[in-house]
Order: sequence, then structure tokens, then C-alpha cells
Amino acid sequence: MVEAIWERSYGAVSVDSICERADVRKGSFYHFFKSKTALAVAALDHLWETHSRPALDEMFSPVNPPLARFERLIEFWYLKSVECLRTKGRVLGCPYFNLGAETASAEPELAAKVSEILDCYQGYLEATLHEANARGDIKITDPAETAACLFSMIEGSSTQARIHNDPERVRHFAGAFSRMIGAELNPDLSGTLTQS
Amino acid sequence: MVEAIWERSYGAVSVDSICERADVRKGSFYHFFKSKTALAVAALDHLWETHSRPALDEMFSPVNPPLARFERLIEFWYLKSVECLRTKGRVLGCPYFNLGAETASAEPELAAKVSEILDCYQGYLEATLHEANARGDIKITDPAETAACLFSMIEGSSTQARIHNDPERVRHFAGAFSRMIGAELNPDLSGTLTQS
DNA sequence: GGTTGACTTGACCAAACAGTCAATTACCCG
DNA sequence: CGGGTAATTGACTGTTTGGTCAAGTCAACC
Repeated sequence: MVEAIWERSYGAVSVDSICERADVRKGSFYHFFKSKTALAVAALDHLWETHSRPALDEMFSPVNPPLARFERLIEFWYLKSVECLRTKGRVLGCPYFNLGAETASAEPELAAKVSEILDCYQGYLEATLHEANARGDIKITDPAETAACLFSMIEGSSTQARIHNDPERVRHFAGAFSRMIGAELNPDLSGTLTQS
Repeated sequence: MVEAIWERSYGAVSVDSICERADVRKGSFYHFFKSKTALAVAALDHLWETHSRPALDEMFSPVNPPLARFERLIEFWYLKSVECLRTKGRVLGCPYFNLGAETASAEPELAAKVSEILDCYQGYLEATLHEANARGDIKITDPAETAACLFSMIEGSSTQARIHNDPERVRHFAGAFSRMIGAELNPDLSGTLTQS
């Protein structure tokens, strides 16, 4: 499962443990997947299609004005981190990013899938920057480059949150986000209070 | 060795292979290090003290004006990525960040060491922002937060460069760096030409 | 010359690893 | 009901894993 890999790491999760958790014998596993890598690719794709992409489609829905979409995205990452710490006992960061960094040099197929997903994610940012530009909300000369930087900041922050096991590390980038696109964003970051 | 872990990953490098590369028998290894984790901690510390910290001390030397230090840092990351691709056949990103992300949830001692190193790294940025503020070069209201964001962007970019195996991914953040601190930076990013 | 203690060695361990396979069962379609 | 195919099983393989250990080497010091 992608969850176990997310919580631990690709190298630390064995096919045996995956089978045990799914209550399936190893032969069945290898009937459906030709290798551990193939399972990981499929799991990543599934997670993307069933969770991440729908969530992004909602956050970046055209019914919201462009800058509001960014606010929702910032909120999303922070709430996710806080919730993750509460429910899983650890801040885990981005599953795609973690897995990609770990396996980039050893599992080319896995890295290719992660690359594809990450670029698609970044595309949401870029498209929104374009739209905000067109509406005159902001004035960005190179939306592609800016999207890349914003996305790097998001992923970098959330990976730091994982390393330090501290969700507040993803809180910081809200202000920088505003400064980088030259517009005021006011995401609701009172996530820690949502439990009460 | 830290190099093997950097090129592959912590989980993919065995104690056996480390011993073989060092032409040492396993018993000797465990005479000096109580575990594989302990070796990694020591190796990380050694890399930091002998390479990264001296490099940072030079880049952030007080003889350079604050903004010039940032230019050198941006250059540094780009040149490192290009050189890494040329000499090792792959862009590898930041060894601390990669290792920290992979082992954060399984190896607390390792994660603690990485946290310490990363915070120290970020400290160079923060101190420089303070100094640039004091000189009137820039006007940043929260240097700590800004340093965190800049550092996240650096690490995020370089990890993306690793995942995509593309050094140009670290090139992007030069412009964003300028925009975030509100001052023009002009790093020399003609790194691809340095081989001729 | 004898003792000490740091270092080295190779044989060893039990567990875990990814992956295989022949045999069996479940299921669907005619 | 009968037959073909898809799914499932458990026992198996050969390798590798992190880590241990008794036995030994060696130089330094008393």
C-alpha cells in the first residue's frame, strides 16, 4: 500500500508486509504485479487519480477567483500536515515527492511516474497564474518559472515539516507566496483549532 | 560512505557493500560503529564539517556584501547540479535533505542530525537577511520566516532536479529569490559553459 | 619479557528479502 | 453440466540483510 510507503519509505516496506496487510498470499501479488516497483507505480497512479487530482480539481475550480484558489491550496497543505500529525503521529509530507527523491536513481519507472504527477501538479499553479495575470489581479512576467518556484517552496516546506516532524514548517510559506506573486493572500491558517 | 547513500539511498546501501568498498571486514566496522545508523550519523557530520560548512563560510564570508552572498549561493547550487550530472551521470540534490526525508520516520537519531544541519544551513540565510536589512539593502519584516521560505525553495528545487534528473530545475529560483527579498540579484548562471 | 587494550578477522546467525511455481479453487459462459 | 480462464494458494528458492562473536594480531608501555 501507498500508505505504508508514505509512512516509512519505499526501501523499508517489503512485499511480504504489503501482502500481510492486504491479507493476500505472495503468489497472488505477483499474479497482478510483475514487481514491487510495478505495484508502487500503480499505487501512486491510483492515489493521484482518486485523491490528489480530484482534490486539486476542487481547489482550483473555476468557480473560485484565481487568488482564492491559492489561498485554498495553502490552507490545504497546512491542514493536511496538522491532521497527519494528529492521526498518524507524524508529519509525512508529500508521498510523491518523498518516493521520487528516494528512488530517482534506482527505479527509473517510478521516477518517471512521479515526474509526471509533479509536473501535472505544477500545471495547476501555472494555469492559475496565467488566469490571474489575464484578469489583472497580478503581473507576473514568467508564469512557468514562478509556478516552478512556488511549487518548489511548497514541496520543500512540506518535506522539511516531515524531517522536523513539525507541521508549523509549512505555515511559513503563506507570506512568501504573497510576496512572490505580488498580491495579498489571506488563507485561514487556524488549522490547529479545528479539533475543538 | 555518504557518497553511496547519496547516489542511491539509505535503504539501498548495505553494510556489506560499505565494508567491501572500504576493504574492511564487518567485524571491524562494528568495532567502530554500533549500527548502520550510527555510521550514517557520523558520515553526515563529517561531510558537513569538512565540506558543506567550510563552503558556506566562504560563500557567506563577511568580506562580501550580503546580497553578493546570495548570488554566490545561487550560483553554487546550480554549478553543483551541473557538475554532478557530468561527473556522476545523475543530479543528486542535497544529501542531507534526501536522507532526512527518507529516514525521518524510522531513524530518529539520523533525523535529528539532519534537522540540526538543515537549521544551521538556514541560519546562514537568516543572518544575511538581518545584515542586509541593517544596511538598508532590503526591507524584510520577518527575516526568520523569509529565510525558511528561501531555504525551502532551494531544497525543493534541488530535490526536483534530482527527481527529474535535470539541473535546470535549480536555475529557476534565482528570479524568485530576487522577488522574495525585494532586491535585484544577478548570479552568473552560465555554468554549462565552464567545461570548455 | 609480559601485559594490556585497541584493532582485525572470518566464520556464523536468524530473519528478511524479492521472486517462482505447480497445484488448486472460483467463476463465468455456453 | 462442462470446460476454459482468471485468481489463489502455500511451499519453496537462493540471496542478502544487519549484527555477533571467539579467536587472533599487533604495537605500546611497564
